[in-house]
Amino acid sequence: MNDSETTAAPDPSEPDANPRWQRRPQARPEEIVRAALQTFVERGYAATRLDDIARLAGVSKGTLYLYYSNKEALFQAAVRENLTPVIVAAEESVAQHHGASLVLLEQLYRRWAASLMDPVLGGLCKLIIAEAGNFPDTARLYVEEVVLRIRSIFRRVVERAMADGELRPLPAEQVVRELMTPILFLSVWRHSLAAYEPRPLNTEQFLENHWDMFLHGLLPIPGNRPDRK
Amino acid sequence: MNDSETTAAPDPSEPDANPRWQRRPQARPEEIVRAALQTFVERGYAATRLDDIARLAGVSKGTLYLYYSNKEALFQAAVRENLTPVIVAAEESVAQHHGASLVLLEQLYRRWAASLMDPVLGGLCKLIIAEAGNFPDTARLYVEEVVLRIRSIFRRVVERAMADGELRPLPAEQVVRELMTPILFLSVWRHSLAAYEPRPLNTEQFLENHWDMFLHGLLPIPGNRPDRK
Amino acid sequence: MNDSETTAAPDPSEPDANPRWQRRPQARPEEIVRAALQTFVERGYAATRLDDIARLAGVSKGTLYLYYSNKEALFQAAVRENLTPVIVAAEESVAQHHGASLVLLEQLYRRWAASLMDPVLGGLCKLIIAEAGNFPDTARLYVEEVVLRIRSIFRRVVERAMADGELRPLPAEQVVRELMTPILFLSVWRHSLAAYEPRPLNTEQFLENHWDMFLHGLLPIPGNRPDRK
Amino acid sequence: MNDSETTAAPDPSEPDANPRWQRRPQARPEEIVRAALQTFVERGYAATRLDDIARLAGVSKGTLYLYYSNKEALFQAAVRENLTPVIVAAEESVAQHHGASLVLLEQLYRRWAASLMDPVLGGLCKLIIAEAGNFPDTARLYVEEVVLRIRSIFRRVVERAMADGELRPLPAEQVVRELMTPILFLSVWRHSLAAYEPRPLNTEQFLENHWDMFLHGLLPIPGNRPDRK
DNA sequence: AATGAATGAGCCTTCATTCAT
DNA sequence: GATGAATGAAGGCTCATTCAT
Repeated sequence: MNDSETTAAPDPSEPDANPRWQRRPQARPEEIVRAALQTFVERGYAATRLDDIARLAGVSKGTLYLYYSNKEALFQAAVRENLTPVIVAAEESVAQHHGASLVLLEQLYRRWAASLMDPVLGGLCKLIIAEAGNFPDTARLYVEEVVLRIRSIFRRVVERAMADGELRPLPAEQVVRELMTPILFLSVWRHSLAAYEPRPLNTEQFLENHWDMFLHGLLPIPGNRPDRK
Repeated sequence: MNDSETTAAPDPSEPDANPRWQRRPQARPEEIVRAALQTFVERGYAATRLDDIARLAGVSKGTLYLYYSNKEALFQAAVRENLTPVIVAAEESVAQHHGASLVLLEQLYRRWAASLMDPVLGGLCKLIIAEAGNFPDTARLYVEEVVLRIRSIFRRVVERAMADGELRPLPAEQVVRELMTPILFLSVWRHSLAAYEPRPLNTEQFLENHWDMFLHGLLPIPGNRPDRK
Repeated sequence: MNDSETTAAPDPSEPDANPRWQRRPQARPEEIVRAALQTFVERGYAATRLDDIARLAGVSKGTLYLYYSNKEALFQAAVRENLTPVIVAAEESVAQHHGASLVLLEQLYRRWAASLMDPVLGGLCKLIIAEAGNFPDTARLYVEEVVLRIRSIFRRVVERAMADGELRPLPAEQVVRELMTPILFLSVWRHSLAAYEPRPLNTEQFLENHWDMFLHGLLPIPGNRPDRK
Repeated sequence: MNDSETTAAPDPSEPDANPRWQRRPQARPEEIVRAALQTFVERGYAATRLDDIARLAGVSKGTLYLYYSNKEALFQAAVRENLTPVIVAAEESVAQHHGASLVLLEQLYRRWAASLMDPVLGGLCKLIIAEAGNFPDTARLYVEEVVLRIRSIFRRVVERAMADGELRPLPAEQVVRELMTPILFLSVWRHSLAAYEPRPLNTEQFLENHWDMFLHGLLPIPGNRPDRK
C-alpha cells in the first residue's frame, strides 16, 4: 500500500497543516465506524465485506480489529454510536420549549424530520429495519432507546395540544403515528428505492405538505364544501 | 402486468400427457418459490442458505437447480411471481368501479392495505426495500411495475375526486403519498421492529384511524365540522 | 478448549447389504481420521492445516466438514477413535490369562509394548503428550481411560506376583512405572527425536533388554551382592 | 560445549564503557529468551504468540525484533541457550571425579536427574520432543549436542564400572538407556499429563526407586535367583 | 533503543454450485 | 426427475512482521 514513500524524507503530498500525526490515530475509530455504517446501509450486513469497510476507511483489514473485536461488534458500534444524537436532539427540543403546544409540535416535527433526512441517521434507520431479524438485541435497543422515547416525546406534546384545544381529541398514540410514519418511511425510501424513481422526490416539499395535510386533512374546507355529486 | 411472466421459473417442459403425475412437477416450482420467499423475508437474502429453502420446500438442495439457475434467479423469481397479484388487484378495482370517487378511493385504499397486511406480500415489500442496494434490477422492476403503477391508479382516483370537489385541490402526487406512506411503513414495520414493541399494534385500528385523519386532519372543528362516525 | 462431544462423525452403522458404492462413503470418515491423526502427530495441532489433512485423505477441504464439525472435533475424533483398542487389548490379556503371574506379566508387557510400537497408537501417545497443555479434556480422558486403567491392570498382576513370591516385595506402583516408563518413552522417542539419532534403535532388542534388566537389575551375580547404601 | 555460543542473541555491540547502564541492555536478551522458553514450553510453538512473550518479558512486541530476527530464531535461541548448562554440568561431573565408578554413576545420575527436574530444563526437553517434527535442525542439534553427549558420558562410566566388575557385563548402550529413559519420560510427563493424574507423583521417591530397581532388578533376593531363560 | 499502530498473508470455515448415481 | 456427497471460492479473523515516531 505504501508506494514510493520508503524514504525517510517526509513526502510533501500531505499538506497536513500543524498537528502532524495527531489527527490520524485519534480519528481512526470514528472514520472506521463511518465507513462501516455507510457500507452496511448500502449493502446490508451480510453482503458487506470487511475489506470494503477497510478500503472505504482507508485502512487495512487488520486495522479494523484493533478497534472492534469482530464484524458484529463493528455493526453494533456503527448503530449505537449514532443513536444518541437523535434522542438527545429530540429531548432537548422538548425541554427547551415553553409556549403554545402546536408551535412546539411543529418545531419538534421539523427538527426530528431534518435529523432523519441526514444521510447518516436516515441510513441508520433503514439499516436497523433491514437487519432487525438478524440482530434482535440491536433492534430492541433501537426500539426502546429511540423509537419509544421519541414517540413518547411527541405524545406528550400532542396530549398537551389536545388538552389546550389546539388539536382534535383523538387517540394520541395514533396521532403520533400519523405524524411520524410518513417521515420514517421517507427516510427508509431515500436509502432504498428512491434511486429508482423517475423523478427525484422534493424532500422539503414533502415535509411541508405532510405537515399541512396532517393538520387540515384532505376534505374540502367546510364552509364552501360542495355537495357530494 | 400482462406479459406472461414465466421468467426464471422454467415452465415444466414436455407436458407429460399423463394426468396423474402432472400436479407434482407443476407444483414444485411454486412450492420452492414460496419457501424461498418466506426464507428471504425472514432472514434477508445473504443470510438465507439454499439449504434452508430446500428443507422448507421439502426437496433436496440439488432440486432447486432443476428449476432455477442460481440463488439470484430464485430471489428474483420469488419477488416477481408475487408482484403481479398486487397490481392486478388494484387495477381491477379501478376498472370495475363506477360512481363516487371518494368511495372508490376508500375501497381502493382498503383493498391495497389489506394486501400489504398479508404476511407474504408485506414481507415481500420489506424484503425488496432491504435488498434494494444489492438488486438494482429487481428494485427498479418493483418501482416501475408496482410502485409507480399503484401510485398512478391512486392518483387518477384522487384527481377525479378533486375534480369532483370531493377533495381539496392539492398536489395529487403528494396527497397520494400521504395516503400510501403510512401503510407502506406499517408493512415494513410489521416485518422488522414490530416484534420489539412492548404492546402489539392494532392493525385494523391503525388503518381506520389513518383514513380518518387523512380525510379530516388534526385541527379542531372549525365550527360545524361534523364528528366522524 | 472444551471437548463437549464430537458426534459429527457418523457411525457407519447399518451395513447396507448393497455392495456397490458402499466402501467409499462409509470409509470416508475413517480415512479422514487416519490422515488427521498422522498429520497431527507429525506437525502438532496448530501447525496442521486442514488442507494437509484433506490432501492426505484424498478429499477436498470442504469434505472434512461433512464429517467433523471443526478442526478441534477432528482432533478429538482422531484421538478418541484410537483410544479404545489399546485398553481393550490390555484388558483382554488379563482376563484371558490363568497361571503363573510372572508369565502373565511378561505376556502383558510384550503385548502392550507391541501395541505402542504400532505407528498409529504410538503416534497417538506422542500427540496427546505434546498437546496436553492445549487440550486438557482430551488429556484427562487419556489419563483416566487409558493410562490409569492400564497401569491398574499391570499393578494387579504385579501384586499377585509379589504375593506369590515371584517378585520382590516393593511398592507395586513404582514397580509398574519402572516397567512401563521406558516403553512409553520409546514410543514418544520414535515419533520425535529418533530420526536424528545416528544409528536407528533396535526396538526388539530394546524391549528384550528392558525386560531382562527389569527382572535382574544391573548388579553382578548374587553371592556377593552388596546391600545398597 | 566449547564454542563461545553467541549465536542468535546478538551481543550488545559497542560496550558502552559506562558501567551503570550496561546491565539493562545486556539483560534484555536474556529476559526475552527466558520468557520465550517459558511460553513455548507452556503452550507449544505454534500456539505461542509473540505478544505473550513480549508481555511476559515486560517489553513491547517490536523490541523482540531488535534481538531476534523472527519467531523461529527466538525459538532456537530459547532452546540453544539452555542446552549448554546441562551438558557442562554432566561433563564436569565426570572430569572431576576419581574413584569407584558406581559411586560416580550414581552421582552423575542424581545430578542429571535433578537438572531435568528443573522446571525450565525439563520443559525444554518436552518442548523439543513435541516440536521435533517442525524443527529438524533444532531436533538434530539437541540429539547431537545433548542426548548423544550425555549418553556418551554415562556410557563411559558404565563401561568402566563393568570393567571394574561393579556391574554385570551387559551391552552398555542398553544399560544407559535403562538408566536414563525413565528420567527422561518423567520429565516429559511432568510437563504434559502429570497434571491429570489423581495423585501427584512423588518425584524424589521415583528417582530413588528407579536407582534401586536399576541396580537390583525385581526378582526376589538371591540364593534362589533363577537363571534367565 | 524502544514503542505500538498498522499491515497483509494465511488459515479456518461456510455455502452456492456441481455431478455421479 | 431427484438426490446429496463433494467441491472450491470467498470471507472473517489472527498474528508474525514492519516502520514511523
